[in-house]
This record gives sequence, C-alpha cells and structure tokens, in this order.
Amino acid sequence: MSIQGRQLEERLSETGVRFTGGRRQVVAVLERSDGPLSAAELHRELAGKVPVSSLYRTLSVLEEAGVVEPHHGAGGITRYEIAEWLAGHHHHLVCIDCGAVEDIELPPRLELELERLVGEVTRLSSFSASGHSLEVDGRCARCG
Amino acid sequence: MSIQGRQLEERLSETGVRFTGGRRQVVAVLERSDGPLSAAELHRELAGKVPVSSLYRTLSVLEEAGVVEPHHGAGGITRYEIAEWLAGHHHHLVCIDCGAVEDIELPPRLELELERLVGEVTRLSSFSASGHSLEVDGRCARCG
DNA sequence: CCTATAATGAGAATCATTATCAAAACGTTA
DNA sequence: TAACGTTTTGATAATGATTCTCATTATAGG
Repeated sequence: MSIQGRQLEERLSETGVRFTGGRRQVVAVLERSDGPLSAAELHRELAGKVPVSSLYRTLSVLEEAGVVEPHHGAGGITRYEIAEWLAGHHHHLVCIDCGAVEDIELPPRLELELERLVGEVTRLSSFSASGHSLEVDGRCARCG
Repeated sequence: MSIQGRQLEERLSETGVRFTGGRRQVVAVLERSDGPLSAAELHRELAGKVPVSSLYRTLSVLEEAGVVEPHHGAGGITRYEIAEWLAGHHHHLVCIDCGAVEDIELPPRLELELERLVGEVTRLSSFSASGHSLEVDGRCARCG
C-alpha cells in the first residue's frame, strides 16, 4: 500500500475508527478513481458489495476522520474523494452535462501563482481562508 | 432599473417568459444580495410572499432562460444568483461552517492571470472549458 | 472464551426539490 | 370590452438523495 495508506491508517487509529473490510473497499475505489465519486457511483463500482446505508455511514465516518472530502455537484449530489493532505492538492474539471468531475493538478508554477492570488484576494477581507479550489466548468470528453 | 435590467427583460421576452410579479420579486432579492441564495433563504427574505412551490418553479424557469445560475453547496442545497453575463464575472468565498456564500470580484490583473492559467490548464486536455470559478473556503465573519 | 464496544444492514424517516393539476391571470383578437 | 387560448400560480403529492433507528453481527482486549 502506498505512502498515503500508512498515513491514512494512522489517522484512522488515532481517531478510534476501525479500518474494516467495507471501509477498505470504499477507500480502495476512491484511491483508484481519477475524481470524486457519489454514493451511487461507489455502489455501482462496488457491485453492491457494500449496502447503500453502510456506504453513506462509511463516507460520513471517513469524512469526520478527515480522510475523505466532499464535493457538492448538480442535482444535490455529493461526491467524495481522498482528502487533499493524503492525495495531494488539486482542482476540478466539472462536466456541465453529466456532472462527472475529474481531478487536475496544476503545474507548480501555476499553483504558486494561484496561491499568491488567493492570498491577495483575502488579505483585506474579514473572511479567514483555509483552502481554495479552482473549478473549471465545461464538457467532458464523453459529452463532447 | 439598471442596465442589466434591460438585458434581463429582453432575454425573458426573447424566450417567451413573462416577467410577472413573483418573478420580479425573486429577481429583485437576488439583485440586492451579495451572494447566491437558496430557495429557503429567498423564501425567508420574501417573507413568504412567494410560495415555495412557485419559488422553485420560478428559479428553474429563470435558470432555463439563462438569467440565473445555480451554485451547489453543502447539505445538497442549491443557491442561485444572477447570471454572470448580467451581473459580471466573480468568484466565491464559501463558509465551511454555515454554508453562506459571498461574491468576490478579482482585481483585473488577477482575473487576467487566472484566465491565462485556466487556458494553460485546459489547452492539452480533451475537456472543453466554458467557464471557471475560484472557490475560496474558510470561515465567514459571522462564524469567525 | 467473554464481554464491552464498534460496525453493519434493512428499513423507516427526513429534507430539498419536482411533478401534478385545477384555478387564476394574462394577452390577444374580434 | 368579451371571449378564448395560453401561461402562471399554488396547494399538495411524489421523488430521490441522504440520514436515522435498531436489532444483529463482528472485533479487540483481557
């Protein structure tokens, strides 16, 4: 298992969350995915091996432990992905047709520019920023 | 009424949508707001003058006409705001506690940088970008 | 191997949103 | 202005994603 895997297990044991079979399967699918997945998408991907109610509970447990992060999309659908501190900072390409989300990582130079930009934007405001995400909307290869 | 108001009415009549009292009230509240509002927030703001069912229908009619745009937030809640072509391009400060969203406009220099950055990012990919939005997450003044 | 605690899964409950449909408002034309 | 066809409205029912409940099962530690 990858480096993040060790950190992930550490975090779970720290927070007293057992890394059970079902949870492992959910995490495994999320690790393989190239973008956040909804409960329905996970259920499909897992071929029903994890029942829907457990799936939702697992996702909220993992979110609370900070190993997974939500992304809110069209139709009131929430998609989850491995948290940034485990999977690395990235941004999203969001399809305005099917709602699918793909991760993109910015070249370091651009990411630095973006961070500087976010800093400038929030310096004056009464809003205390803790993170940022660039969302690019458009049509995915599938929806052309 | 402001310049966008004329464009807005034009667009509605072009698409054969009547600008009725209820719709005017919804648009008026959205115009005044400094960020996107959910159906519940609008209903509160309108002191119940527009019933919930009409509110939702109005929002989807306005969205279809392109005068209003959705923003998807925590808890599966959709907030709407006047479309960018009417209200101007901007970005969002999203409170990770209460979910409130505040608009921010980037200084032209930064916006240009961001646009160039988005261009660079998508040039190679099979994704055809049509828009972008920088979301800054953190805590609003209220939730401190 | 026991026992306390955590996790599971089926189903009911919830909440935002959508659909339905009869009644009311509107614009148009005679 | 009256009458007609169309659009809009609003109360209510239906939907769909998500959360809750609770009895059952699995697990870690002594």
